[in-house]
Amino acid sequence: MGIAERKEREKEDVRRKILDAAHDLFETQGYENVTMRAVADAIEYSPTTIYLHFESKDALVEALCFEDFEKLSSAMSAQPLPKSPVDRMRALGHAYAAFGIANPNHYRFMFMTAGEWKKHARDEDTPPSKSYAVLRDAVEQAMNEGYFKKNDIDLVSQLVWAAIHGVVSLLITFTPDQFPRVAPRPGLVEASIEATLHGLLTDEAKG
Amino acid sequence: MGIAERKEREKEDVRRKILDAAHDLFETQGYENVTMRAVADAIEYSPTTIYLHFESKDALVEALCFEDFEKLSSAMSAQPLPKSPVDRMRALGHAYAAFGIANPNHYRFMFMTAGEWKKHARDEDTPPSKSYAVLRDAVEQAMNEGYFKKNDIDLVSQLVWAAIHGVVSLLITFTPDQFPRVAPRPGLVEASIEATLHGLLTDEAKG
DNA sequence: TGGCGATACTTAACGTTGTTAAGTTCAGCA
DNA sequence: TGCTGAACTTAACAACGTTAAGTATCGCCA
Repeated sequence: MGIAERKEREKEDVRRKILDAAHDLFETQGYENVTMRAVADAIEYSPTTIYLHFESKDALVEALCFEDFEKLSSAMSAQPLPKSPVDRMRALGHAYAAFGIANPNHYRFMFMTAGEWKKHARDEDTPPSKSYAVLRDAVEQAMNEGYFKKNDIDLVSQLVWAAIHGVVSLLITFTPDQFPRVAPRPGLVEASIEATLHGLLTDEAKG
Repeated sequence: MGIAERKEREKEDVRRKILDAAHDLFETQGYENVTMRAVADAIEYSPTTIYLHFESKDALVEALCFEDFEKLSSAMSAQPLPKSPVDRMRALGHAYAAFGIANPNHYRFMFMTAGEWKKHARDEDTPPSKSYAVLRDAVEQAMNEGYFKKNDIDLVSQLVWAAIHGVVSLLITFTPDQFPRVAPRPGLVEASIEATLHGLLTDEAKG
């Protein structure tokens, strides 16, 4: 049955084309400026064709988003892992921030919009959950090895996440020429990571 | 010339009606679900009338947004100011978080969307700049009185802002049923404030 | 008092959006 | 050879922000 498989493959190709085109447009134009027609134009199909592969614009964006979460997970995992849990947290923070700053439009959609897709993201093996797990594991390790004060692991994970997310989201929302009164300070990412860690570290770990 | 003044007043009344209706719709429906036609319906005028008072939907939202920044400034200033700069920072953080959680849809627009209006927000006496100034002043005081380690005032202000903003924005973006893997932890706001402060405090201040 | 001009407001429309109903074309099986 | 079903398009829908063109009404000046 080579025919069915070829058809399957062709269908998958179109799907990929859609996703790739949407990804690029998304990145360059921003979410709310990308239209189904623009995506269709980019792949040289009619707009209707997209609906043969995705239920709706939201569904398309959800798929795109899940792929981004996978990239985020890789970005946070791929680096040579520092031995010290604290250095590992540091590296995680930097990787996360770099990802957000490099892909502001995707970041915006992943973390800064309501979106129906988040209801599907709860399950344990969805890409968003896996991304969270990377952070959580690092926190757990730091806590187990006595570097962080004992506390609810999820509370601390969310605390760390919130801190770095706050920096990234401000940076990509307020560009230097529009920040209220003063431009974002350089070194904000590093300073935030250090401040957060120092707030969480045990006294012994600070040394 | 009482007539001209009455007309002025009437015009202002309609403007207020538009703003109030938009504010309410905004709050209950969320930004992207509020249409000019819906606002027009709510005030029982035709959609076109809104354009006699506001150049565009963006301009209307900008006006709304500036009013919200004023409310935020009041919320952060109005409380009985604690003497200790550290307690003052704490109070500021709580007021800020409470505002965001109580008005998620406005918060979203104020701090989490791109929006043309931010370009007009740079000047020193715009409401957004004033809100930032409230925070900055508190940081400056804490630093002057030796509670915070000496550092760039704006860097520290933005650090603090980012930390609490991160918490608020995650809380209003990910509701309990859709948070990746685990629901937001209660006490996250408090924990974040404390962690941030402990990261910034001088050793003497912690003592 | 009656007509004039400006102001407030509406109706109807334009172009764009996401989405869908109704074809059309064509490859692969009988 | 003719048929089925999948892939794809054309044309349209309703809703959106916005605007051009028109109407009514109020206050002024003769």
